[in-house]
Amino acid sequence: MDHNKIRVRFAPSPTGPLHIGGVRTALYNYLFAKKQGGEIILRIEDTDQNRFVEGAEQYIIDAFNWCGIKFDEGVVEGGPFGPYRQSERKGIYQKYAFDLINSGHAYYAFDTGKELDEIRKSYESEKKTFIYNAIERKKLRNSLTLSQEELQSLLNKDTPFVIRFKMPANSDIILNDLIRGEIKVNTGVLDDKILFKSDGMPTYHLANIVDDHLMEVSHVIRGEEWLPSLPLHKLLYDAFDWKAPEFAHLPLLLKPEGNGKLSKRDGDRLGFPVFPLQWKDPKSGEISSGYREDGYFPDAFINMLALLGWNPGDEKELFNMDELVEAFSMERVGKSGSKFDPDKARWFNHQYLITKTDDYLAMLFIPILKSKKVSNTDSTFVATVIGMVKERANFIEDIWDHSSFFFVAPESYDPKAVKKRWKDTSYDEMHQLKLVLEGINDFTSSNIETILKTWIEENELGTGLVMNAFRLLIVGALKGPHLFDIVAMIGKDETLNRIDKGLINLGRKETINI
RNA sequence: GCACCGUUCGUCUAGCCAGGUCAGGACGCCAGGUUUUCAUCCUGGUAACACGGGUUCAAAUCCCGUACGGUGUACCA
Repeated sequence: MDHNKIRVRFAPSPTGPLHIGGVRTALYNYLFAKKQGGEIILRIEDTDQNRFVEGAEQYIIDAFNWCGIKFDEGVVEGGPFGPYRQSERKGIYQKYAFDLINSGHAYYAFDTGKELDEIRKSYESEKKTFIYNAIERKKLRNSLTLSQEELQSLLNKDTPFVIRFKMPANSDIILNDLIRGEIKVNTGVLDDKILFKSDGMPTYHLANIVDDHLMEVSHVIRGEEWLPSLPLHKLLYDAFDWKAPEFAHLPLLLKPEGNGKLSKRDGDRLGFPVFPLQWKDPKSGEISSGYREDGYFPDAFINMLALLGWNPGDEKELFNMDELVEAFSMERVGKSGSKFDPDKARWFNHQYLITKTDDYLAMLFIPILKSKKVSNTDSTFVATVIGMVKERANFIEDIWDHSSFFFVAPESYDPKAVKKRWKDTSYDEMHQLKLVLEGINDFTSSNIETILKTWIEENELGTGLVMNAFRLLIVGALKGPHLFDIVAMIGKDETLNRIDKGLINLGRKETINI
């Protein structure tokens, strides 16, 4: 094995859907590894049986498939360091916990959760904080205070126990973080963390260190919420006499209100999705929206996420995955948490939408047309329409609002537009315009334009008046692309029909107003 | 409470490490232009170094303090 190889991991616990902060952490891991020709592992940290959520692991896998983050090893791909699910590695951890006891770095503790709760409460009532540390451990029931015989007897009777780390009483330790630099902490403020639970499972701290070591992880890139645990983790590597990996603690994604980190529980209440994919809670049945279902392109989503906390140092903002890999560096990851900006997310999606081919967009749009019961879903026709309107859309769904009149005649006429543009003379002018249109055989945009403009000039009609009234009949509102392009697309018969229909609906202005 | 981390336009950020720039860009917003319409697009504008002290000829940049925010402080991860 090449010990200089870059190996990173993303290690979520399957307690629900992954939120965008988690996706970003995985993304930075991926970019960091790929930039340096390294590998990325997906490891599932399911040591807490109580918090297991049905479907969460599959959700995580689906989410990464959708957004294009590919793992080299993990629960799906397998690999030489498996299994990659901690519940399946259960047998591994116990040995290491006992090694720590034997080397004097850990000890048995027999205090029950209930006992500890009571101690905490009584301390609290005296306005003191209880921490299970070098001082307090001397007063409690553990292998440090018990005699050899008492200890043996408790163990023989299968008394439940946990294994705690024996935190040094008072020593300064220097830690290094790739993003934050040097951090100094005194162990006196730290507690004797539980490494191994009474249910026979390791806690995060133990499992994490053991697995990262066994899987030859070179860089641990994780959220800032882990920074306070870094001293413990460093001490654990030292206790095992293992070489510790490099650490990088990423700034958190914050709630837009500016208090607290983004969490799974934020669901839909923020006004934008916090999950990559839609999620249905298996217990409550509650549905939370996802970026995929909201119409975001995966590459836009990734681009947007990458720029939230990292920047290339120049003014380039649009990156595909390959470009991100090429440009990424940990030095350019920021230190402070960032709030998500839904407007900017929409802008990113717009940028990606306009670069997609018309044919590709048509493929995505046709199902929407079918759901609207549109009869003409010919892909060439749809693609042409999309080419005319995509500049104005942020999402595929938006295209309908910008193009419905290519597919169906207006059901109603925008009242404001009617009031403003349907003048006294409009009825007669449109009636005459229809007669002119009827005479055109070469019904192409440019030909219609030439003929109508000539007709307008010869009859000394106002271009604006005629065109706006005409647009009203065809589109139903004062919006949309070049009008001659629209009528050429919908064809002569449909155009004439819409004029007839409009003349009936709108009538002469006098008859409306009086 | 204690520990650690952080703080540049409303938001994402450049600049800080190696002090000297009208503190730059993007989103948003506003105005003008283009368009027979709407949108796009183009041009312009708006708006920030948390505060106080120190070092220095010179501080967003280095040092100290304060405030504010965040994370952690579970037999959760």
